[in-house]
Amino acid sequence: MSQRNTAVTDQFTDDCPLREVLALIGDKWSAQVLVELGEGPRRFTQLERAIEGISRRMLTVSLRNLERNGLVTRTVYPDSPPSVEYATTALVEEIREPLEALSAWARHAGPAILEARRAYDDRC
Amino acid sequence: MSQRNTAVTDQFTDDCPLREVLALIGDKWSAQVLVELGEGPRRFTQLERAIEGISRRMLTVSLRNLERNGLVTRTVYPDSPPSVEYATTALVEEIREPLEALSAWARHAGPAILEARRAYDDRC
DNA sequence: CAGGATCCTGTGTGATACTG
DNA sequence: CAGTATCACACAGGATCCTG
Repeated sequence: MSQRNTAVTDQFTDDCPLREVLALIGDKWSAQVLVELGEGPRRFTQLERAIEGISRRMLTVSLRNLERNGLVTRTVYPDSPPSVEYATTALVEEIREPLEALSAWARHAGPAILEARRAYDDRC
Repeated sequence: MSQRNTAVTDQFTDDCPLREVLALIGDKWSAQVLVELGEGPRRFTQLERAIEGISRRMLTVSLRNLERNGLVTRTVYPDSPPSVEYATTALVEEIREPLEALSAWARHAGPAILEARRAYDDRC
């Protein structure tokens, strides 16, 4: 009861900043949520359909964490049926570039990594 | 026995490249290992001392994963006592910049994130 | 539509002890 | 020094059912 949301570490006093970032978006889904929201504001079900394989529960959890850390805003429109819109905050804009650099690297380095993996597995 | 090392996903066919990167270095220690090795080649015990809180086991596991994915090389010098040197590969050079950008962001955005967290926790 | 509440499982991680 | 082996556990994540 009321145990706080600990899906993400509560501390931000780590000495390794990189680990702090990973504590924020390093889980299985948060990064993808941010990517999708980067295209523009989305509703819950839109996100659910866009992100292949995510469960309702994990989408909720991820969004809550992102919201709690100020990376995503949640806007409720009191319609019926209910309508909720999620969007990224300015904070996220500042990491869009490095994040896309990592994506690009993944695409470009993918083959080399697979090759390294094969080589390693062969030797062992 | 001989079940392959699955601390990191075996697939690199994911549709979200960002998630692939996180599958490589998104765990608790790998990023810090890379950061430390970024300073130059290190020996096992050097890493163990430099990375606060890491256990021998997790250092081994992380290094093995990084090695398997071609991000780190392992060189054994047949001395007595044994001596092993770890170093990053060229692959890692290409993500040093975006990684450092994320670190910088963590330092700079840290206060805002803490503030957002406080605000969120207050409301709930 | 947009969740919340439960239950359950895999695995990532840590503590400890042992070895070439 | 640089690991391996074993146990033990918390927790992220999935499945399912329920609600305003």
